[in-house]
Amino acid sequence: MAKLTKLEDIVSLCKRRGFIFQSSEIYGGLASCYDYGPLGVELKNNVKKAWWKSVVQMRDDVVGLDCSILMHPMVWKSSGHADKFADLIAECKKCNTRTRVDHLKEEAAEQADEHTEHVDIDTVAAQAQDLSKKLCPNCGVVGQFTEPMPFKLMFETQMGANVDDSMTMHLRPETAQGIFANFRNVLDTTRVRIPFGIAQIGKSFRNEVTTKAFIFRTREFEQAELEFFCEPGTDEHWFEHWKEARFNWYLDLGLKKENLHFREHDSDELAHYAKGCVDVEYRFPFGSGDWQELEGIANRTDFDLRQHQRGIRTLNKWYESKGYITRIELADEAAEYLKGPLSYFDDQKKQRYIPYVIEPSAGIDRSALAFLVDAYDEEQVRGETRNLLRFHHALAPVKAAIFPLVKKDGMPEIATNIYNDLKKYFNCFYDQKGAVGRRYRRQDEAGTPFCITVDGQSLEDNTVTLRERDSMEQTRVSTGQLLSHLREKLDI
RNA sequence: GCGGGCGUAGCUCAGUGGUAGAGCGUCACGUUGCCAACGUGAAUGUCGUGAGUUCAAAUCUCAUCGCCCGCUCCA
Repeated sequence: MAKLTKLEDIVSLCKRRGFIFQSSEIYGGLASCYDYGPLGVELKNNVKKAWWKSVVQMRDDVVGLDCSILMHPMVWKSSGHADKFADLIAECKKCNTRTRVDHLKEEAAEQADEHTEHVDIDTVAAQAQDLSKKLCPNCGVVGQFTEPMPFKLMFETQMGANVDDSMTMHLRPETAQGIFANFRNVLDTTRVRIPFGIAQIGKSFRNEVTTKAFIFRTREFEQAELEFFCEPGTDEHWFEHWKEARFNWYLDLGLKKENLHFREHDSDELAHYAKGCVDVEYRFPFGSGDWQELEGIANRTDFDLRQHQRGIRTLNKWYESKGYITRIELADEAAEYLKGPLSYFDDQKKQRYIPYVIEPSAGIDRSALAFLVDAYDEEQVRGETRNLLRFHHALAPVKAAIFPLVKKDGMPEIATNIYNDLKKYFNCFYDQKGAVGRRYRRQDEAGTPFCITVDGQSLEDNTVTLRERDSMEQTRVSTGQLLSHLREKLDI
């Protein structure tokens, strides 16, 4: 069984094997930022590939998209992020514990809600916060709080080199809004009919108040999101459909069932726009063995598309405000909003409506880490510990390693030829140095499912040894059949 | 941000004021020839960074950066 019981073990493994490094390490590191090394980038790319294949390519009802990270500032006004994607936090002077102001309860009140909406930063921050009767949830002292401090959760940047007329922009805190902003484009150009989805993988940025959990909660992270548009009334059905589909995706890629479960959100925990939400959680082996979220699947209703219809009607006000998006009010919803530009006309029912949206939103970095941790294994072989990563074939960074048994008698030449042939089809690795047993074990640690060894017999009958990672079993395969044999086994 | 722990070779760590170390890993050569073998040899350190104290700092002091646990948050 795996012996990764602490986060440090995982960090160490990731570095030692070249999966994940701290960003800017030679400068002492940059908090909350991480780089993927040679094996890590292959793993991460494979995770993304597997997601894209499952969510887009294998389905007839989902199309892909790749939006810019920077978007029109009004996108974030409409989505609610500009006003509400911020937390107001007060610190207890007694015990220095920080608590979200909206989580504070008065004396003798019951325990604070675990999850409430983000605050409207401009309005609430402006109001005098009376915390004199509030209870510190940590030490129980009443009314000993600092002034509430606002935390802006969106990264700001400037667009335009000329400082005088540059515009404040935001790095997207989620990829979803780019999909909503392109809903009309996709509808008009791809002949999709509801129900259908638009999928996207890309970087998002959130100025989290605290990070600190390796690549688990970083300020820059990669999401794989699907917005699945459906007719109101069918949303429950599709919610269940995607719950199942997404859960099975993790299982199919090898995550152990006992480490994966759903966590339903309570109704008071839901975001203001969501009708339902469930998390897919993975039980990481570190800490208290806590379940941590890999993906959230939400029923976002018609909230986002309706909001953007309001946003479109607010554009003039935005121009007049010279771009200060928090100073303007979003225009009221049109009475005829069901027929607005982001509505959908159902040809069969001869009916116009704003679609409901089911959103499975997965964290790529988190998933990659879960796959890595779940694949890690140690076993005893002849008194020695064998470390290996039992990656699903689709996720393995390297699919096959090719060795000459020894560095002579023409074996390197034959092995090189095989390597040059196979690498056209999948990621391969060639190694001729040192004892072959050591080379096998090295590949075990990288999670390479197959090793191919050219030996003395190869010179006589054109067969090679095919050694399998998980069982260490060896079979002889003729070089002519090697490619088709591997492609079948690897399902490539 | 606050509290606690920590930062020395790629990794794990020893080294508490006096010449920078070990194991593993890496590389080379020899031997071996299908599972981390053996022998010999080699490379690799701004001791996280900066300042201070001192004849002398990895070691003491201060600041700073980063990591882990907690508060918090969430994909």
